[in-house]
Amino acid sequence: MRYHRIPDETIRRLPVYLRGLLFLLNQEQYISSRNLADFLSVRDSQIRKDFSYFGGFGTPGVGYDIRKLIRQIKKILNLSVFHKAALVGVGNLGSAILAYPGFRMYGFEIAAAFDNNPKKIGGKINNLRIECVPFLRTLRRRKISLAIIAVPRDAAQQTADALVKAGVKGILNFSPLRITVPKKVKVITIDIAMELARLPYYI
Amino acid sequence: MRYHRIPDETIRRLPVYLRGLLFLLNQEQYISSRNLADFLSVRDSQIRKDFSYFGGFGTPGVGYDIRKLIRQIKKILNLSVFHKAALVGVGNLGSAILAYPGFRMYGFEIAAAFDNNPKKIGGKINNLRIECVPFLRTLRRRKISLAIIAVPRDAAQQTADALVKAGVKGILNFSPLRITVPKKVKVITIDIAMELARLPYYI
DNA sequence: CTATGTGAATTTATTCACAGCA
DNA sequence: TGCTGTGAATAAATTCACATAG
Repeated sequence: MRYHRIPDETIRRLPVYLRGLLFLLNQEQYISSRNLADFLSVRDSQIRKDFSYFGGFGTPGVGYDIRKLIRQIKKILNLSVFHKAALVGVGNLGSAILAYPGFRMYGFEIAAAFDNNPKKIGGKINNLRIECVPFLRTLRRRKISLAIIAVPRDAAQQTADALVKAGVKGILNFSPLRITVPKKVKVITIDIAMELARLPYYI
Repeated sequence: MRYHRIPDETIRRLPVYLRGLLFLLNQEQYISSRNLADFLSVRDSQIRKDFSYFGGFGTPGVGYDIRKLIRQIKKILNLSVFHKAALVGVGNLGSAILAYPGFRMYGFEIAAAFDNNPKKIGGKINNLRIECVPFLRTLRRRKISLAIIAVPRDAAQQTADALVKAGVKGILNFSPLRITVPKKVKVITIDIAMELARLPYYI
């Protein structure tokens, strides 16, 4: 394999492949790009091309060793070490996130939860003690470098600022607002209403 | 303007523009592609190109009339009529969605909520009576053609089947699972853990 | 003089098609 | 034979650059 810049689109697809492979695990040992493609409703050539950027995952004539492939993708995505994430905002959405079993699958652990509602602080959800927002500053010491923002819109930017100050390197933002951070910090925003807004166009 | 197939990417961006414009509304009457681009951190040429597919939104030397532009984008996205949506699954995530104020902004109304937990059925959240799942069949009669799936993973596919049967044309799916529907039905899936899974790569 | 709208140029991503390995 | 890995071909999206309108 020669050098190639890895397309962003490829990175976006790797978690999709990973999810599918985790699902197919324990069914077969090997899978061909064709079969995986059919399962995920994508093109087989796309899958081979994506993997080719990282080189030599498969065996010609046989296919890809599923377990090995999962390990490789996790390594590329930097998911082979467990990641600790902090949740800020334990409202309905935050509670849903805490209860969501899907994170473990990708190697995440929600290791801290914050809220500024005095009634909630000190309480426990899912064995996690809810801390007050000023304690965000302890994140660096606790080696928590990812965070999920699930606070009301008006508090989103100041929350982001506090997170950046606490050394957080990646943020999953659920507020319907562009948040501004230094560019060394990666933000992924999910604006639920905005996604819904695309639907009527297609129907 | 001559005929062009409209890129999917353009459609994906229109709600982003709309969100920004709604934010800027009441500040100025006009905005140039340059200023809007700076505000949204995109390229001005991108904005002009996107709008050009629909033709003649702006005034050379002046810019775009914000109110008019909002109206045009809503019309393209088919958001100028109010849309009713049904929510299936009133757990933490479902409750968060019900409480979320962002939907109104784009012209959505969550007009029905369903759950299969007998303790919840009949109860009210946000002035909305929670109905039992078999009542999904009433959606067609009630002219509800969009739905949000916020049920546990194992119930997602059967929920989707029931929705399709009830005449739903668009689905926003929060379960971490590929759901299969006839291709006249548009599905947008948001898998929260999968989005988070992209973050460690960048940090 | 400013800012749009749009062909043309460029960049990026996808798909094809096949040589070569197991 | 079956399937990978990858250059080459194609398609799609973005950006440039400028003629033109207000």
